[in-house]
Amino acid sequence: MDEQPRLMHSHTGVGMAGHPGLPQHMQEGTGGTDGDGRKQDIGDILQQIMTITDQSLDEAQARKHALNCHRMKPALFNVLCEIKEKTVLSIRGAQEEEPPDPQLMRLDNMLLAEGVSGPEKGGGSAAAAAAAAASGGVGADNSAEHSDYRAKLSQIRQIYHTELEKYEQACNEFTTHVMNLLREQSRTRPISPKEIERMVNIIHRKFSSIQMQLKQSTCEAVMILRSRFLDARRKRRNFNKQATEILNEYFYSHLSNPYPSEEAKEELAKKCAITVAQVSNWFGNKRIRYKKNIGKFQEEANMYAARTAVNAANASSHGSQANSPSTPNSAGETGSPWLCSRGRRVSLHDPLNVLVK
DNA sequence: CTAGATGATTGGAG
DNA sequence: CTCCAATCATCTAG
Repeated sequence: MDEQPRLMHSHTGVGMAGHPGLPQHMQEGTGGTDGDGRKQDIGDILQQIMTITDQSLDEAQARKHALNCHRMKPALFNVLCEIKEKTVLSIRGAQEEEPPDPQLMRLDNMLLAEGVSGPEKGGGSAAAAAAAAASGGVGADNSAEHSDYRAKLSQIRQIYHTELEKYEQACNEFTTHVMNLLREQSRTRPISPKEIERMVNIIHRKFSSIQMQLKQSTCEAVMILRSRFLDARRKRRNFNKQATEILNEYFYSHLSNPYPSEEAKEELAKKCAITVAQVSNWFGNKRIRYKKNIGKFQEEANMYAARTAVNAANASSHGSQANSPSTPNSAGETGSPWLCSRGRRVSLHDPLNVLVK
């Protein structure tokens, strides 16, 4: 690969530092030549250097070679070294290290916490588990979403790592390229290791700013995924039919006091494959909605009452239909102390009374 | 698309 | 803490 003259030119402007390692010997011209001839030579060389960027690559290459072999080259090189020596002080201290970017650290921490940049497998599932726990103790019933979350997260992680690797590789390639370039240039101009180091730093800074963008967008993606997963309301699923039946069965067979104990709730939760909290929610909703509109639930009440009656009848072997609750209200005939609103007791015997509210 | 159903959340009362 | 009541946000049958 050949260096581009243009690039070399700009580097000459950017980086300047002392150059102890380069040959300092000076041939002091060619001995006895007159001053005019030397001036002429120097003028030629400078002219060639100034115009080298305007030439084609091949031309420039040839010209460069010619310059390298020029008898005045060592002298010119020495002059450059001197100039550099003088200017280096003013440049030093202009840069030097900057503190680690707090935002970058924040992003890194977050990616680590989310299991994106951490260890391969454990991190992801840990984060998913944490998310699941935060969403309010999830049962086995949404394990599908669980794995969905995990799959998406690992997808993000994979993209992240691929991109990161790509950037790193590009960065290394570019750094090598620039190093070669500088090494090549060091034949014609003084370049110190410090200068090279600074160049490398600049490159790394540029690339790490690109990496930061990658990290930022990865964080965003994770946040979106997470919030979707965590917001249970957003992904509300109706309970399956069987679960609803079990809950309704309990509700209507305990219509006079539809407040399952903690143990009962746990039992129901287990049977329905939902959480205790969901059972509580369900009963809370059911009670209030039943109370609000008993008429609407009458049919349902009768159905479940009949079913439990049949079950009871089957269990007791005698098919006595005497107490089959085929008429409305029969389920709540004992009166319902829970159906009292604002301290006022309401009798269930006349459901319409309740509807006044 | 819409109305009603339904699970979850919130704020207040006890 | 539990429960109620209102409300939100989504699901679903039509």
